[in-house]
Amino acid sequence: MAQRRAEALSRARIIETAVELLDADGESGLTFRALTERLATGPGAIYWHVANKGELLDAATGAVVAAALAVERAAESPQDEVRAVALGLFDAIEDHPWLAAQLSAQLSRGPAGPVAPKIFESIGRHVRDLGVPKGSWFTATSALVHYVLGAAGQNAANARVVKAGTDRSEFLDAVSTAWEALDAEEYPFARAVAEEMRDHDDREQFLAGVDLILTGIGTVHALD
Amino acid sequence: MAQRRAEALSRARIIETAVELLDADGESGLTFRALTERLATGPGAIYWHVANKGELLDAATGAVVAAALAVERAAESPQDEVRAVALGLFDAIEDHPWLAAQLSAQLSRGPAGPVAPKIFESIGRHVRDLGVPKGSWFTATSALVHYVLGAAGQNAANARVVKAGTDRSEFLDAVSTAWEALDAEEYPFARAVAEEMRDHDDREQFLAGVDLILTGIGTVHALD
DNA sequence: ACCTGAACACCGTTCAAGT
DNA sequence: ACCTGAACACCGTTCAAGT
Repeated sequence: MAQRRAEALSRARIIETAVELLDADGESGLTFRALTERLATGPGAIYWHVANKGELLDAATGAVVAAALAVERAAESPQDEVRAVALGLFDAIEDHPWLAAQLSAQLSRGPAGPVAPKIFESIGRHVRDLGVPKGSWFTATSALVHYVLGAAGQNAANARVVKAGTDRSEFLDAVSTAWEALDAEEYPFARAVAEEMRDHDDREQFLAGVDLILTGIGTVHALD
Repeated sequence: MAQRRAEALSRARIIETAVELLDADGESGLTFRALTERLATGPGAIYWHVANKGELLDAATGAVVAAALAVERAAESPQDEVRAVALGLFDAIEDHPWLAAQLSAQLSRGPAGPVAPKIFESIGRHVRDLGVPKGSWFTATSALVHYVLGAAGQNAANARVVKAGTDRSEFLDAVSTAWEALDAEEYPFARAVAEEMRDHDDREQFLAGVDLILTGIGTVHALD
């Protein structure tokens, strides 16, 4: 399967290939062996452009996030802008299911990397436009960012399962049935929401959560 | 460093040792080599009790989460109960920084495992007591769960850095300075919140986010 | 039923050597 | 400056053999 080298090796081309491997086979699909084969080169050549695997993963994550955030969307209000950015990340995680774990790993390694400020910026500037007082910008934006990444990540599981061949409704049905089978004493709530899970719309549900937080922000700060 | 075997090998003892290794050296600290050395046994013995490394990680995660959720706390209202559960998970992630990535990995693999219903149950039953209409239980609970896990995970980064010897305020100072050094055109918001980040209290900030979502839930459903 | 431990396939990374 | 590719240390997992 080794291909002739089409272009000269470069950091950008390595990252691009890494994203392809991740999309195709998930995190375990990105190995230096697979990379050298696709790029028709040796490991040493890759190490010339990239410090190590961690840096490569960070770069792949950064590239995909940057592309997702760069998309312009029509929006009529700060609330709409937040929804648009949120959906952009939601879609990116749906297209690249490995992104969810990678993002939370990178964020939980600290806000030092380049991805954290990028995401905070693209959501936070609209929180600011909402009229939230400055002292609450960080809290309000964090709540939105954490929800968006968490919820989108959960959704990525569905995307992965569907990709693997199982039908979506079949999958939700299986999970729903599993929750209904839980102990009645210990899990009354999980059993009660199992039904709700069976035929919910992912996107709708996701946006409902965003709106819930936007409402909270609006109420606490009594906007307009 | 190999120790004499103190008790008979058992699944519980393997999981317990796995947690110790994870606490000491993070996810990369959990290897079958380290495990066999501590338990004074061979890999085959461990595979008799545990199917593979993934199952072991899931079990370690489940054990720590179960312990965290089992702690009883004084609470005077459903809101207070939610805050108590949230803080319990916050503390658990602070004590076991590897838990954050593990939890989001497990949740994003789908709500099939045992951890997802456990967390949903412990938060959701109080959402129900809040008076939220049944059709919104899942959305409201999801928003809380995703925020709690995401925010606590971000906080775990601090804990890890402090553990490594760096002073907390020194660390926040460094990140804050890094954000202030970002491009003024591209990152006006990140630069503006950098200051806020410098001397925020993690716990306070975390609970403010929980309250924001609780307010959103209360407003949307016009409770009491 | 439970454990031993050598062996296997695979991984990230290094480095002396080439151009 | 950029690339080659053999070699190294380490990993998860298997399995024939023991008790």
